[in-house]
Amino acid sequence: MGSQTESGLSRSGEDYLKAIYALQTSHGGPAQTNAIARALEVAPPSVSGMVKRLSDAGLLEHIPYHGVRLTGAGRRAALRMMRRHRILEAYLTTKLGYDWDSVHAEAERLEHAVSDRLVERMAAALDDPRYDPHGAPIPTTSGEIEQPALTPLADLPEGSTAELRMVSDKDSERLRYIASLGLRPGTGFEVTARQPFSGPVTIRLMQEPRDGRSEQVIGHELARSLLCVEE
Amino acid sequence: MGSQTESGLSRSGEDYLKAIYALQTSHGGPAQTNAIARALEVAPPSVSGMVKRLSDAGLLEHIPYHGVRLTGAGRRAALRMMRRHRILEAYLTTKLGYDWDSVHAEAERLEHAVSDRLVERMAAALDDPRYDPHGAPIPTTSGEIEQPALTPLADLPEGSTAELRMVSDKDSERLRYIASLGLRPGTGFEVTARQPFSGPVTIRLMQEPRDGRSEQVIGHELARSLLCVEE
DNA sequence: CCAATATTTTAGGTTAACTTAACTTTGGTA
DNA sequence: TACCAAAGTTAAGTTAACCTAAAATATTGG
Repeated sequence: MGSQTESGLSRSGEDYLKAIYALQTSHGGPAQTNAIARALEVAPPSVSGMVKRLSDAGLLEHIPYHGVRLTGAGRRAALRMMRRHRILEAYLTTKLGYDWDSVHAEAERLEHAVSDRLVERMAAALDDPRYDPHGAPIPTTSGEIEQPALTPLADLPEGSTAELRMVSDKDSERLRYIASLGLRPGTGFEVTARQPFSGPVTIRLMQEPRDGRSEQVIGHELARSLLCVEE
Repeated sequence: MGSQTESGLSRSGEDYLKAIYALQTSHGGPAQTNAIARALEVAPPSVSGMVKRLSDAGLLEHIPYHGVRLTGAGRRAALRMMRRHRILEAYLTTKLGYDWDSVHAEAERLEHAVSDRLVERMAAALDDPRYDPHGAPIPTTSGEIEQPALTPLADLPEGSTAELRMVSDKDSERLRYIASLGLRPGTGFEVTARQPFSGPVTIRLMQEPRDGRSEQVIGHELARSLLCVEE
């Protein structure tokens, strides 16, 4: 067989499982074919084909025309991929000088190639990290994952004090921009203003950044990907 | 295109180039279809197919029924793969506790997935190593490779003193066995006896190993893969 | 509640990489 | 020198993963 991946799945199959997990988690229900296609940038019929293969392998439950749901085995496989990806990101940034904006692409390719053994050695070298460089929780080897209750910056009330915990965006340029504002997981701030009608949010950083601009105006879309805890 | 590898080649294509390089280097002439098939454990017609694709890409020169020779671009691509593989092996053993007997398989998969950038960061983290854990020279980024003039232990005269420099075997069990004899790149020894008719060689290690057995008898086949410099 | 629209699947086609079976070429020797 | 075995190629078929176009099903608004 031409699997080549340790999991017995194809690289592509592993990507589908991750995408389906993410879709299922964000919207509660089953993942729709079109949504999967959009997430993976393939045509909808390609999804039908892969869904067929993954269902046959017992990783998905497929109700035709109504979407797809991970089985226990499917969810475990998806979480295993997320663990690999996030351990890799953590390792590459901590030990090999990668920035948080460039590490995603590298991990995306490596996650299909590393052995479980290597992943665990990297994890051990980092003392079993719990979060990746973007603040995303790393699933354990047994498939548990923390579900932190986070609020998007866009939803925080004016006057509140909060800490940025996680950035749910993979785009390099946006990540570089966020970092340039002095924001990264762990940064504390106060919401000093909120414009209505999906307008921008203004925050003041608790610790003045090097360049001195402690007040920042952040567009609505970006503010939706900055996940925080109120304090 | 479905290349997925940084080089623009398929994983499989990269493997063919490495194999062809190795065959061309060991026997002087062009690499034969059957030999490539044997090295990669595929059927001969698969080789014909890939040779067609790689020739079309300008990496090989193919004279039908007479074998295959790497072009300049092909040789460069092959050396690039060897650099990746060997840097990976060096990194995994030095930084992540891999043994020389288990590192080959891991590197074999990763070499197709890592970016050039990551390879160079690993190289830098190791201070640009010149040899991999088996003593094989690591090609430079510009595609130069040292050609050390080494003699197989099997060919050393009785009474000579030599140093093991490189082990040209990838098999885990054999590597573990070699290590258990107290042999690794850098080990000095004296050839105390040689049996005729492809018989075993007896050596005495310069530095007595922990378990005290400084005399070792080594079969002919194994002795052919232990590459040494006489002193 | 039915028609328009959106979603999904089926049908049919492509490419890469593999396979086995059958044919062709090469080169050494009787 | 003609022949035969080994080496190599072509032919035809498989599987995975993609595609476009067309058909089927679901949803929703008038």
